[in-house]
Amino acid sequence: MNNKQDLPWDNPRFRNWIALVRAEKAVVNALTKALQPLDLKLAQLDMLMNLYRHPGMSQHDLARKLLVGRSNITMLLPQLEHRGVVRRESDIKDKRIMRLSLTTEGEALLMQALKIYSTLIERVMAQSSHTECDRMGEQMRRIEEMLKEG
Amino acid sequence: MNNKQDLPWDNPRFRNWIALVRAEKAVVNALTKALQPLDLKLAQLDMLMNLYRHPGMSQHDLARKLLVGRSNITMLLPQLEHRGVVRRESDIKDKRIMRLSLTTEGEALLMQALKIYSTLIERVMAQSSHTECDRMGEQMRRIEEMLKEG
DNA sequence: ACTAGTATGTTCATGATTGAACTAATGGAT
DNA sequence: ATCCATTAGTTCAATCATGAACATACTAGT
Repeated sequence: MNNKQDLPWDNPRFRNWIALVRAEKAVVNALTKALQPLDLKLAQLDMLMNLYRHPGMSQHDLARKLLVGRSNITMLLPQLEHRGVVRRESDIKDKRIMRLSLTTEGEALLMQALKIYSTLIERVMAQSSHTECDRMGEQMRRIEEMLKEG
Repeated sequence: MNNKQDLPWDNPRFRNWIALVRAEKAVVNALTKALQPLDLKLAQLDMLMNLYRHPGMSQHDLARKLLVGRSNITMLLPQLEHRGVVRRESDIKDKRIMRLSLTTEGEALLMQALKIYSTLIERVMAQSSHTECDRMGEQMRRIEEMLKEG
């Protein structure tokens, strides 16, 4: 072993994965810059997006959705709450749970950010046909599903 | 606007991108855990991989390859140097430049890590056919190329 | 009820990453 | 040769993310 033949770079699947990682990072970098005018971090946008789609989420649910630790949510929420874009309310039945939702301001900010986000993604995904793009999406969903189980 | 029709989630391209981001994060999380026995961070592995393929790289080149800031390299290198896996030598012609390369120990460590990495990727990519996987890789390379220019 | 176990969220110390300001070295124009 | 712009790398402060330890609140079995 240690032979050139055994190197992962000679494995197309490995090379393709590396390409994915690099592309993702490039897009993230571009998006981070594009969001600066809104004074919004990507992590914050992720939170807003999830809260818009699932209002009333608990912090724990949000952490699982975002694939981050619970403490991360605790640390980042105060900024958004103080900025007035996220509301945090104690659940009546279960006093441990904090129910999260967007304020009207929060939705407005989200809409602005989404315009920037989707414009960039539109540009990025225009590199492939709709069919290719859909196939790729399916692959990705299978991957996430598979890792969730195993 | 602000109409349901206009929401990016209704755009397949956007949804597919989100799926990609989530899959990537899931794999990164799994890989991070899998590398713990080697006491190796993903960022460190990225550095080792690039130094193996391009020995004699400068810190600046490495930073550009990894799509991170220069200071990041400066902060992370001492660990690897102290661990004895990376060598840092001043360029003779240009005293500003530090030439980086792997030590024998570094290569050995890299090979161990690559085994873990490629095993995981093999498992992950087995979710799609070779053709699909190659198409996806091509898409990703086009995306990175496009963002490098624009 | 009571106890033991579990779930939610917070705190804290640690390490990662960034960008701006800085130093030192190089190269080119005059 | 000298000056100016550029480049490589470092330092530093600020921010982000994590996991372990903790406090509080719930739940189920007895």
